[in-house]
Formats: sequence, structure tokens, C-alpha cells
Amino acid sequence: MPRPNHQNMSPEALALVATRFKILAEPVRLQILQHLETGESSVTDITNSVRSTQPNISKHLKILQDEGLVARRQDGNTVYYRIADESVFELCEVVCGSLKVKFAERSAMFG
Amino acid sequence: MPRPNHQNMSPEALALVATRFKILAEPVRLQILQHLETGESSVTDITNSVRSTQPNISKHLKILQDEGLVARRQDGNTVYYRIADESVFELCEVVCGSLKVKFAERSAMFG
DNA sequence: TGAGCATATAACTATGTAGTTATATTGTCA
DNA sequence: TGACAATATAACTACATAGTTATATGCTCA
Repeated sequence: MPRPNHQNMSPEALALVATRFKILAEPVRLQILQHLETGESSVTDITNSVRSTQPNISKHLKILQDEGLVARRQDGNTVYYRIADESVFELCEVVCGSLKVKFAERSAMFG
Repeated sequence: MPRPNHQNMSPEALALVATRFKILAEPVRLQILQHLETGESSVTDITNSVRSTQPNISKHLKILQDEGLVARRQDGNTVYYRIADESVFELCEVVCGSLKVKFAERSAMFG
């Protein structure tokens, strides 16, 4: 199905899109985002939820914040992170739908 | 904005979602997919369009095919690839919308 | 059959980054 | 102020993979 009226993106623009996908291409970061879907959470709570080490979680949170996907709020000694870009959930839903089809097809290959 | 009624995905499922994002996290692969958006294309044509080497394009095409994003058709000496999963374009649109907002916000930081 | 073309694969190098351990920073409270 | 707690950073290791070069595979046609 050709799409003649489509405006192509430049390689540079596509590289920025690829960067966004790369940010989302880490299981731990997806776990963090899923955890934050229920609301703001401290680094300690995220660390316990995701079952990784605190420095690793902090590093991932910094990556997510630099990309604008989460936001930071400090209250005393504790730092709270929250979702800053809801589009990540839309992306995950689209991927889940696609994966469901993909695995259903492959499952059907065995009768 | 908490979402109490949301069913969490297992870490294993999230890992599969992350894998899909990883496939899309390479600029050359996005260029290939964009090229194929206009219709089926041979490896040679893709190689010329994306301006990479033929072995590199073949490798990326194999990765895209294994993930079910493109399909392969051989006609004599020539192999044609086509889009097999249209969801990739929906994903790119969502990302583009998010990036537009992100860069607009950062641009606004400078008045 | 043999030459030539299109595509795929193998072997290799270089680079990016996730995770770990150790430590620094910053805030609270006695 | 000093001890402790929460978070961030630095230095390092291990591993995955993009790209390259060389070569293999497989098809067509004279």
C-alpha cells in the first residue's frame, strides 16, 4: 500500500526519533515508567519496586529526565519522580497490540 | 494522576516490549522502514536510498524481518521487502508529536 | 556450463551503555 | 555540630551490536 502523499523525514529527524526509542528500549526503564504510572514515587520506593540497585535506578531516572519523560521534585531529603510525558503509555499500548498479533500468528503456525 | 485500575505488566512482558523498541532504536532501520512506506522495494534500491552498504542493509533487513516488521519476497535474482506491520508508523507519529512538544518547550526556555 | 549479478553470511573492530562498587553530596534531626 | 539517611556521581567491567571487508550463495542468461 503505497503512500505517495507522505512527507519523508530527514535522516537527522529520524535519528532523534531513534533516540527516543532507545530510551524506551531498556526493561528497567519501562518498569520504572510503569511504576510511576500509579503516581509520583520516591527513588527508594522505585528501587524496591523494580528490584535493582539504587545507583542504577538513579542513573536510569536521570536518563528519563533528560529525555523529558519524567520530572523531579525534591522534598527535604527525599526526591520524588513523576511521569512528565504520557505518550510513553500510548507507545506501549501500540507495541503490546502489535506483539499480541505477532505471537498469535506464530502460535497459529503450530496448529 | 494515579491510575489504580491499571493491570501491571510482568517484567518479562516489559522485556519483550523493550525489545521491540530496541529494533526501532536504530536510525538506519527507521530509514529503511520509511523508504518501504512508499511500497515494496528491492535490497539494491533500499541500499541506494539509505546510502549504506549492501551487507549492512541486509543485516538490518534480517533483524526487521525476524521481528515481523517487514516481509520478504523473492523474484528471480531480486529480493523485495515490504512493510508487514503498520504499527511502526503509528509509533513514529506518537514519538514525533512528543518530540515536537519537548523541543517547543525547550525552545521557549530561551524566550 | 560458466560468467555475472543480487543478496546473504562470516569474521572482525569499535563503540556505547547497563550494572556494580565505592564514594560524594545534601538534607534532617538529636 | 555530628550522626545518619536519601540520592547522586565516578570509575570500572562486561557485553551487545553497528559497520566494514571479504566471501559465499543462488539466480539468470548467453
